[in-house]
Amino acid sequence: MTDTRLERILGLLRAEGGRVTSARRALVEALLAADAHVTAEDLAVRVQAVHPEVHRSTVYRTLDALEGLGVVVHSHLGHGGGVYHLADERHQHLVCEQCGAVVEVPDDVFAPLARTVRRRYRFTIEPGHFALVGRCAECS
Amino acid sequence: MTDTRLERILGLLRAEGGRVTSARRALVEALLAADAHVTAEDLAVRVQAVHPEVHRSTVYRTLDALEGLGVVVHSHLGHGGGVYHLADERHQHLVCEQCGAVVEVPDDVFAPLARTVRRRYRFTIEPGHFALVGRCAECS
DNA sequence: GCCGCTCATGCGACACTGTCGCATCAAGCT
DNA sequence: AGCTTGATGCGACAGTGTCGCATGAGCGGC
Repeated sequence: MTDTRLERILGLLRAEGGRVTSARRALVEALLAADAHVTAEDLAVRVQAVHPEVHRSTVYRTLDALEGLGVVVHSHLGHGGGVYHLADERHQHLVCEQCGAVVEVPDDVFAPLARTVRRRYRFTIEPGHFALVGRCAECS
Repeated sequence: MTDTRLERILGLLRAEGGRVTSARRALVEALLAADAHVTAEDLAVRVQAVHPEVHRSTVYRTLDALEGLGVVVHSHLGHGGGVYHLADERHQHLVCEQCGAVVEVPDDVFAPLARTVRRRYRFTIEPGHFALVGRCAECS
């Protein structure tokens, strides 16, 4: 199950003229194993648990490559540090500025806003990159 | 005009037990003179043009103080670097991921979204901190 | 199964943004 | 004018991400 996802992603890399190395395989495995919202440094640690020789910069470069393929997406939940997740789990983020809780919200909640903005400003929102800040149920 | 705004802000600082120094005065002047969306480093340069001895860290600390007073607000338009603007020019930002153009949008465009999110997720959006990414009219 | 081309890697150095501790200074109250 | 206390300048540091370079390894072709 996860294996086929793994192979599909690695196949995508190969199909684009990229190469599948042990570092990349380990990184994708870490991505699949992790729940959403892992930082690059986080992933580096997980990968290094298995392959200690893998360098930070390799993680960043591989994540870039995967993002170029549309396999992963990164977003910013707060100050400093982006977080990565697989692109097929696309969603928006609400972050509580008080307790830091992250609420995931399906894209379609933003559809009306997207329509309004497109109509009024001829601007096409590509949501998901930045979180919306606010207060969660407990903190407000 | 701008002078009264300057004095009002400096007065606020004093009223909260803060002190009005030449560095602070210069920083607020720079803020008032600048059009919106200046970075901290940007402000540092502008201030140092008049008072070269003012240190980077003073700029950050003063901006923090002003933000605590509700005088300024900072937001993130993209990767790296926040931008500051006066709080009375509150608005949302749409940033074109292609050309970097920034479109300012009044808060009330977000009101329906805020209602939906509050109703469905009991989450109160405090918008403005992060920009919405997308494509502007020219680039789409 | 080997070769060679080219991409990926490890490494260190660097850039950028922001924070902190500390000794010193000066704003503003009295 | 003096004193208290907040602000400053300075340098060091942390976190995040990028880059150049020499080396190593994947994979397509034979």
